[in-house]
Amino acid sequence: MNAIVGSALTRKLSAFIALSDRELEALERLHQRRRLFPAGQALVHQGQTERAAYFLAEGWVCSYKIQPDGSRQIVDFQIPGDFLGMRSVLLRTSDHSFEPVTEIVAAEVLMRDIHEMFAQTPRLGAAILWAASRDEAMVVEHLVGLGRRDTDVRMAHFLLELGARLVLVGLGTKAEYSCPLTQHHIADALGLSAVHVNRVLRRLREDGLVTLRDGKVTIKDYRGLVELAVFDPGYLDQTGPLLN
Amino acid sequence: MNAIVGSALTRKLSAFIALSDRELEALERLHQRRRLFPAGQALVHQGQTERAAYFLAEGWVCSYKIQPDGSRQIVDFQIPGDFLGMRSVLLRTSDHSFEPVTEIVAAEVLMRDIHEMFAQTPRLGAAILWAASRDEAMVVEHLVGLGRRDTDVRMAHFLLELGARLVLVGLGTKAEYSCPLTQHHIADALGLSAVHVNRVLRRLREDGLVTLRDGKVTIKDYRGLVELAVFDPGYLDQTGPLLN
DNA sequence: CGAAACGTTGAATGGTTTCAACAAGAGTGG
DNA sequence: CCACTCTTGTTGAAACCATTCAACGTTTCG
Repeated sequence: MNAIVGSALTRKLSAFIALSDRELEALERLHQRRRLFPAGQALVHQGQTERAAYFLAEGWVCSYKIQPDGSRQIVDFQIPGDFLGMRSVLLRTSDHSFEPVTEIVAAEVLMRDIHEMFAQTPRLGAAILWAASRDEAMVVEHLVGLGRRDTDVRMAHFLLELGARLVLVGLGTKAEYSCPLTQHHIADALGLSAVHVNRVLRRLREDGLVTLRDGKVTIKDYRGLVELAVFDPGYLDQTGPLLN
Repeated sequence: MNAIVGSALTRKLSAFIALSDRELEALERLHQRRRLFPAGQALVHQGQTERAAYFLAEGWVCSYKIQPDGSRQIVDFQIPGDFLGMRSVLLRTSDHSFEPVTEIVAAEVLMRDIHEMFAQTPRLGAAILWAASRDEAMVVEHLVGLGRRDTDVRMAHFLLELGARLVLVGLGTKAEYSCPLTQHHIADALGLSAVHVNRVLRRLREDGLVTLRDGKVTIKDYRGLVELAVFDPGYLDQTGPLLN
């Protein structure tokens, strides 16, 4: 059971270093204190001072900021194997909120656990640092998309990146993956209106590139979609120098 | 001379912890190996594998990504006291490029220097971690602006944030600061065309809020601008919990 | 002096939002 | 079980905002 819950993170890190038994054990230890959270109820509220960080074991989460006018900007989605609120451990207050998109299973992580891990299994610590660094690179990529990619390219890039991340943790293939996001979620992530997301998806569908229906993304023409998005997955599967 | 060059970073960190003589010395040591770079010539090229990080001592820099279609998205500006390319030390390749906006003075930082600092002056290491964390929060704020703020608000927010950062290192006041950015730089940062930046600036000027002329930003109505931007500087001057 | 970079303004074009209406499915309570 | 509501997805039309294209003024610099 533990092995199943930890598997997303294990699989992700295994793509970069071969994990020893000792490191696998340490990973499992990180997945103690698991909790179940219902969909839709915010995990950490913007401005909250309590320090909590989690590893996401199952389900999808989005991290977002609410604007004074009520509109929402989703900064990133978290899928199994990802961290939640790493920064709120460092800074006193969390600067954004987390909301489970689906029901989730998350394991609380304390400052102490992190210290322990770095002391006892430094290679594992380095691998996790690498993953955190990759997350930051994704935020930058997202920013670039919002500023300088037109909507079709933006959407194509988004769906491809999500797919690549899911493949990395064994939750999808190049051809399809299940995706619990509503068009409204996607709109809030891509900086569009929900109506326009619908139209963009229709265009991509009519061009035979990709469909999103009934919670499932089906990539009909991978090459074509990559070409449209000018998608370079380099920033997702780079080997970290710390691991040499 | 050393004291002058190091002063921006010193001033920034002093806002959060009282620096001991020993820590001040360590800071100066970090500013050895200073180099002068001319304006306009890229420091680190996208995709470059060489690892180099710098502390910016004088001048302005922008970090950006070039799109395949040639358009540019500026991710952030660096001002004296900021880091350059922290992530390219962690990841093997740099995922974006740096270009000096003005002539700059930057001090090369090696992995070894970082390790030494954490070992010998851990409080200083923590303070620098805090600053890095703040930079990340700014990137997120920037992302939110691109996705969900209309152009006037975006511009107002941008000018206020820049001002607040400059005040922190002693390079400006609430009323004015000098700013070497062209309207083209601002356009590439805010995801707009240079023409539209010009129009937005005209509107803000005509509303008596702020002017940008001859490399100088003059805030005529601070309260009004803050109100328009709904600017909350909280994410800029938070005390880090690591420092207690 | 000519070229190049920066700033400024107008007019036309086009992409996105907003408003509105409707369809389909899930969940709820009478 | 069936209205009822709520969420999600879908489409059309009008309004709006930002871009593009174009032209011109200014300053700087070789």
